[in-house]
Amino acid sequence: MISIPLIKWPVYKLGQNDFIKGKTVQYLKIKETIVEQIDSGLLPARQKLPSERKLAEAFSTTRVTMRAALSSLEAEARLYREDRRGWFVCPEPLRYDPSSTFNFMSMANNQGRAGFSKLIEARKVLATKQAAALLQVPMLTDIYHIKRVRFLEDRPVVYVSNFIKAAHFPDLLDHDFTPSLTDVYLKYYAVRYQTTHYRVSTTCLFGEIAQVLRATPGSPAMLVERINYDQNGLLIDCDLEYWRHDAICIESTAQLNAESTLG
Amino acid sequence: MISIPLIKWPVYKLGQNDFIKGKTVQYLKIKETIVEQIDSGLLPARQKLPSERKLAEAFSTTRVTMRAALSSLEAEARLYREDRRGWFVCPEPLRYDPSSTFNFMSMANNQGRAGFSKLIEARKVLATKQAAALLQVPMLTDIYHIKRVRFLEDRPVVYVSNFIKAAHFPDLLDHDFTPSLTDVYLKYYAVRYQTTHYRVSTTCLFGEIAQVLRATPGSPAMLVERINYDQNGLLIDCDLEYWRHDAICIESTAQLNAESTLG
DNA sequence: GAGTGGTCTAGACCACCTG
DNA sequence: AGGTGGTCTAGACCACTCG
Repeated sequence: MISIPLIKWPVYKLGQNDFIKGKTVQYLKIKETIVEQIDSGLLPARQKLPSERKLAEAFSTTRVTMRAALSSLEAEARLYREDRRGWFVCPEPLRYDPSSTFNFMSMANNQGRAGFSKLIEARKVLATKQAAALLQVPMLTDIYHIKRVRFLEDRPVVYVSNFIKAAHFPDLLDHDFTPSLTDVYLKYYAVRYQTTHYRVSTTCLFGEIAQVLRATPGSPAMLVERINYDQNGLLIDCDLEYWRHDAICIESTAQLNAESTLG
Repeated sequence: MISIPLIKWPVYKLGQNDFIKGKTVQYLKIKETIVEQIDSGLLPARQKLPSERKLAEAFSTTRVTMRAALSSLEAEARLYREDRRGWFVCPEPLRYDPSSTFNFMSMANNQGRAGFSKLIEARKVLATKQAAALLQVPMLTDIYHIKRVRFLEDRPVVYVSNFIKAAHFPDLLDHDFTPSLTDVYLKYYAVRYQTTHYRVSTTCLFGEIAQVLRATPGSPAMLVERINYDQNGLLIDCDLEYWRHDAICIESTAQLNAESTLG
């Protein structure tokens, strides 16, 4: 595990009293200063910043303006928040290729990161309308619903919700699927992912998801939805992944379909 | 062109004075109400909302809290802003498949949308460090730099910056590449995209990009970076696309690479 | 020129986290 | 128990947009 180094946050010195004359926007000035500190290495990844009140004082401003600067840096994926715990410096994002079989732990390892998963809940349930639509089954069909959180260096970065056709995987819940569903599919059911249909969009976090990710409700997030097919072209499961938006970037290579040019 | 319907914004009626007792969070209550109005169809896509002051009064709150609610709806891609012009209801996002040849106009048309492009600037320049790295050429190599904005129904949704190896395309700038670069590549140079390497991440908009997109500086955005290769496997160009985050979702199908499972 | 959005001030209360 | 972040109030000025 990598622990957070306890480096002293330097005192702020704005060259002048940056009163808003003309177009100087205060919170942008503040952002610049913080970014400089990060880029210069004074503020290492995962470093906690001082309290908002102290920061506001150091920058000779109010908490509201200070928070505007911090929130903007959050949107830019330079800082992240832990709900009611404070502000931290973002580490590098994980590169996530949707066209490779999803195995969080090895993906993290390959990039020199420490990753692990935690089970929130796994149950056999009857398909709700939404789940039924995703899996293309009638409502009230037996399905598994698995919820997990995945961590990078002790930080929860993604909430994963899986819906799985129960008929394809009898007694699935008896196995240890927490680190990797695909490994269990392959080992016990001789099923492997072959094709995936995915969608990436931006959203924000609320409720249970925000809680589990220790995110302030309303934090920006990236939603990755996937529908997966096995080697026989059968739809086997789907998953909804809510990523802290600073923790991920999607990266892939595609062969282009010539037909789609016309129109 | 689709024009914005001038529907009267309904008067707000919160069931009770929603004073903050216990855990009732005011701005969430406001969000709910607005979302209901959108989902019920009372507020059609592209509808302009009343001024922040009027909204704040209607909800019996201050502008600061009102803006918290509006900003959160912006993060959720339910509302968007035009800088200093006000708040509007988001239309459906465009579905964008990076594995199909990028041709904005036809993509829009296929989805029943009206799209067009506008040239900002096109010049032959010497590669900067960043551009040289992207194109894998020495610094100061001749390249084209093209900047465009693309619109959906009169709304600017994406700022596209292209870097192109000049050696591959003599006199490229003499052609009309504004609607589609790929069409010009194919028609005049017999070059077609074959492979693309792409990355998707979230960021926010500032400076020229925000201006061109009529976005408030700091608005959330999706950044799509692509490096494109022709039918001979040669790197020919790259592009940086800054999307208003509510205007797009990435959607694609991928065949999975089995090797990437191990680890 | 009126009104709007963008920005900012100077306070406040509360629930929650941490020591 | 003290301090923190999350939320909120009630004002303010400015540059810009729009009619």
